Amino acid sequence: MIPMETGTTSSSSSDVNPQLIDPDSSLERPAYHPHYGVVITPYQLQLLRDQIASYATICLKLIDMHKALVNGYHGSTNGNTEVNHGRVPYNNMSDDQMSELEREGEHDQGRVISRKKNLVSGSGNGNLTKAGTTRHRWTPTQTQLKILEDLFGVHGMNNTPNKRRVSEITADLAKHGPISESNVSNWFQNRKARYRRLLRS
Amino acid sequence: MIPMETGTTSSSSSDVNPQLIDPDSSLERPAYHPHYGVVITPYQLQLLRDQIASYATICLKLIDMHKALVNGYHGSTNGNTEVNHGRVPYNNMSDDQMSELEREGEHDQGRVISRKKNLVSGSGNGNLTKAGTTRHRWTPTQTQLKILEDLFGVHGMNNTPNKRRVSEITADLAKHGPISESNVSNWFQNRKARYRRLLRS
DNA sequence: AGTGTATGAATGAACG
DNA sequence: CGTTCATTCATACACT
Repeated sequence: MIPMETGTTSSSSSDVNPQLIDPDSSLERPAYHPHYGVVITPYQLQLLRDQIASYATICLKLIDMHKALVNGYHGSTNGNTEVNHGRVPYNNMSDDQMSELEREGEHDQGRVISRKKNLVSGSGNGNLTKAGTTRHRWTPTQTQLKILEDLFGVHGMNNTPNKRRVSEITADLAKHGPISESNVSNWFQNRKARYRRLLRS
Repeated sequence: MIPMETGTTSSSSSDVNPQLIDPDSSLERPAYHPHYGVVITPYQLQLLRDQIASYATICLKLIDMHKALVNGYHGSTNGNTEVNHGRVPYNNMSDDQMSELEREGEHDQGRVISRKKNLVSGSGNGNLTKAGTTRHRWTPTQTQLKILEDLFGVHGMNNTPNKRRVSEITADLAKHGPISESNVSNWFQNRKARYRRLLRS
């Protein structure tokens, strides 16, 4: 699944791996190199980063959901009469979510007839111009997006890349599709702004 | 999984401290050891794990909040005639979380809310929106729509409600059905955009 | 029940 | 940086 685009990075990450959701176990016993400290494989590092990115995503979703809920039912007049629910405790929510997160859609949208419908399933193509249509707007490929999200996760929003860093990132991303520095800085800008907006009430 | 002792500090749930997710830029460029792969210091590894743990904690807190909210609210039993079809403005969130969090009666009368699909496409591609997400999109009730249209007519399109105004409007509309502030701002945004488009063409 | 349409939402980019 | 715009994506519904 995970239509990795020409694995520049860890190749093995291309399959949905239950391990992904539990990096701890795979890192339980990191090797120690006398000179360098902890040694982990790129794959393991990737797992850690993936998990962080996943959590970031979950958090955003949860926050959004929360706001919706709060706003949706705040002023609601008549009270009481709640609607049952004795629901399962969330003890293992994370497991489920993580595995879900890792699953990556192999959903192939059916019905495609009426529109151009560029879909994601096909490896991270999704970019400029689909058969002549002029696209004015940059769209990150899947790989690019993933990398960006990872960077955002690592940098966090308190560490917006500076100009030099943006150049580096752009150079990296350029390997995976057309992109410019302004695209990158815009992306970080937007990501940050929208992330903050969520946090803010 | 969530390798954290759960429960612990409940604290004021509503503040998700951005600091918690603070990143570690020192992991930007891990060193590569010819023999062992990525080499990071124990400190760096700890940072990664800390970040994951922080996220896990945040997620748990958020979920607790939800449980509290969901269990406390009363469905849209608003006696008000509203058609109130839709339910829940949980516009984006993973379906699993959804189904878990609110398995309350599906009493939709007018329409069917399609349930299920995928969810947050996570680390697989880091994409927040495309791929497998299922959105249950908000649909204004007739009353809400009327109110909105009236407001648009009054405000005109050169008078987009500001944030405070949006809050007020949302509060009003919430009396007539589930709604969130983002629904309102989106509505005005779209209304305006589409009106403009008409003028252009 | 397949398809077209209206419209809620996501997002890259631009603005102040 | 926070907001706003323009465009696109995705889907609830209607229509046949």
